[in-house]
Amino acid sequence: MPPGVLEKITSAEVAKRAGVSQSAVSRVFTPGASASPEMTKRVRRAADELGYRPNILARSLITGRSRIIGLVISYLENNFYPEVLEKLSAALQQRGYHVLVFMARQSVESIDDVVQEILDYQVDGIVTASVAMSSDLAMRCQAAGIPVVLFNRAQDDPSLSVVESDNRAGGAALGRFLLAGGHRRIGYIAGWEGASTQRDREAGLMDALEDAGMTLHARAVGNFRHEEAAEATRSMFAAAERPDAVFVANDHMAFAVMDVLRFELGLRIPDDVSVVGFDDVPMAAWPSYDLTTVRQSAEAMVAQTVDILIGHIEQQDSTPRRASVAAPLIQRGSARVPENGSTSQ
Amino acid sequence: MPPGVLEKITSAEVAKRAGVSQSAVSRVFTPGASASPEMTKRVRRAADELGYRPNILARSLITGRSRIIGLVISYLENNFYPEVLEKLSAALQQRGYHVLVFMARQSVESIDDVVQEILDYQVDGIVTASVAMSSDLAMRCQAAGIPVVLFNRAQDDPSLSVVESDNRAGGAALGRFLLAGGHRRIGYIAGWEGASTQRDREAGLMDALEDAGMTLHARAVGNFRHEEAAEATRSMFAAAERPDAVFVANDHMAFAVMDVLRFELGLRIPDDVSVVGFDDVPMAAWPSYDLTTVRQSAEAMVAQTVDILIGHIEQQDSTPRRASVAAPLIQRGSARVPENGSTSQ
DNA sequence: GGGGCCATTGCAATCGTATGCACGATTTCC
DNA sequence: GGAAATCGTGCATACGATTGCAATGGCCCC
Repeated sequence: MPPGVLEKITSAEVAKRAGVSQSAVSRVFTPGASASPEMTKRVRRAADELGYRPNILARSLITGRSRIIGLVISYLENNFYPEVLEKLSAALQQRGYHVLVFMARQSVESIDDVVQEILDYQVDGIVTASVAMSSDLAMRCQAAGIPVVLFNRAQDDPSLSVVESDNRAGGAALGRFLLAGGHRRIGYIAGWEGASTQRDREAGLMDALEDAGMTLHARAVGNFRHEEAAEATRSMFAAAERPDAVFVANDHMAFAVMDVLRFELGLRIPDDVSVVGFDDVPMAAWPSYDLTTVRQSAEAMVAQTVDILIGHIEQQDSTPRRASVAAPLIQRGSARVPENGSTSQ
Repeated sequence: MPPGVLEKITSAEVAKRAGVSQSAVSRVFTPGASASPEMTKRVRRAADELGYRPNILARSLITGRSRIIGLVISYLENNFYPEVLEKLSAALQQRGYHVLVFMARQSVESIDDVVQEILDYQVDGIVTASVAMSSDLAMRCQAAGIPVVLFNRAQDDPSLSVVESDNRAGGAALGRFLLAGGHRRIGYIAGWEGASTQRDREAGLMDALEDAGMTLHARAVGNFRHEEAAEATRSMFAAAERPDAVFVANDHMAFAVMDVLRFELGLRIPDDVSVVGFDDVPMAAWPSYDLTTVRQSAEAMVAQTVDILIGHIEQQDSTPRRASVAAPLIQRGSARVPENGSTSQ
């Protein structure tokens, strides 16, 4: 370690001090290049004395790889995404990549702008989480050789890789669980209608209802937002015939729903009304909510995402892949349980 | 927009198509450089036709500015930090910077490794949130001309800029509030002992107790973690004489404390025991917790951080600055209120 | 003992952009 | 109307690294 400053030390200065060529320094710091043990030792010593570290930008310029992954994300208020960010960042760091984060508003054109900015950084790959980009732009990324993985948002474009959980099966499992519990008036609080997660979870519920020859009792939109979900609950329960169960499109909204039911309407959960969510964020296990839900494993989804992305980058294999991780029912106390205690999962 | 691909288009190719020199293209895309309207028009058209966008890495290499800010962060499970990340990222994007995120484990040596990696990316500045780096390394950053701002962690080193909230005053306000509410056996659940926030909040509480001629009734350590806070609560309430109020070092732990008190010990809040937290994360306002706390404004802290950081970068002014934002008491329902309804803030 | 092979190293070109300098054209000012 | 100031543009170089190519030397093998 250098006693003084670490001003801009270049490989040329290290080379001079070690009495070798600048190329030699580069080779010592380039994995896979050939350098004798003697050479390596001298260079390393000189580098340590000066506090030299390779300039990644310069390296990227010539290798064409920046080892930066762009992550477009929004909606951090839902605890699921901080968890994703943390795990994704950690997993990529372990593989020698780093994450450049871009926050986005929900509109498609704003996302497109953001992706353009990302491309300016010559990222090696892009992950979009909880947002939708235009297919046009996505294809341009692919064409530019920059792999894109859509996290938790399916899109029609079949040329894009997607990682999601099995939202439809999870929704159906929750639906069957509620039906088995004897509920007959099931209300649904929807997420943002533009999201595939919203669409698929609702479709799963409808599958279950249809199989049982039943229909949805009520529906309101919460747009995946806490306050809007509360509002949706109020209007849903203002009707003459109240639901006996509420299926909420994600946990984040479910907490708002439960709070309104308990503290504004004075209802008991699950005695008066059952509530189920989706995601199994950590809070769902806290006793204040004790929420029956479906687990969306951030861990598993991130692992898939990293595998697919790195595969695209390092094997240059650009054939799109789709991964769907299992979404098991997590039974807790917010929904009345079936008599026999089990469900027909 | 280009009909075809956007493979690697360089300024030279744009120059050829526009029939001008490469320098001219560069000037058109460099704010503040001189180019005639005529020239600008031709270059812009050629650039649009080819889908050209400047390569930021190449630009950074020559200008020495990457417009990347490194953010070292951990502890995203506390909702305060996702909020900070979101606001910080947005504020910096607006100023033309982007955030490169590095997740860190809590140990100092791991932080130092992470900061080294950050430096390799030639970042223009570094923000560390909820972590502590070695003073040695911090000074090396400064020496290298890379400004560092410590977010929510004061450090002894006076040469570093710091943004925090007034933890001590906030702690004292909470302490006075509890005392005014008639509590006489106040327990304290501490955060991680290495954190200045922990230290200062506790010191504030002690100030208030001392002024009243009282002492702390009990103390346990929760390390800012949910599960450990729950455990700390159990041991604190296993003692013969139970506290009549619990001051918890942050909201995130306070939720765990409240859950244990209510669901494991069957206590009513605030009738049997009062609970206060610190941070005022969104959940604190949810009726399930309705937590009396002190607000740490992510908004205000981020604004300060950005101002200081950009100041250091763009004005080259490296004299350290310290900002402390106000931390007002937010009175809700988790703590018994003083008879007269107000407190001696 | 000589020829061939391999490992090691230096030279020089290259990545894509910014910018100092020189120069020509145009404007300004008295 | 002429000198000076201003503006716009191209040429060439620099930023800090990687890497193809060629030259060197050592070693092995027959």
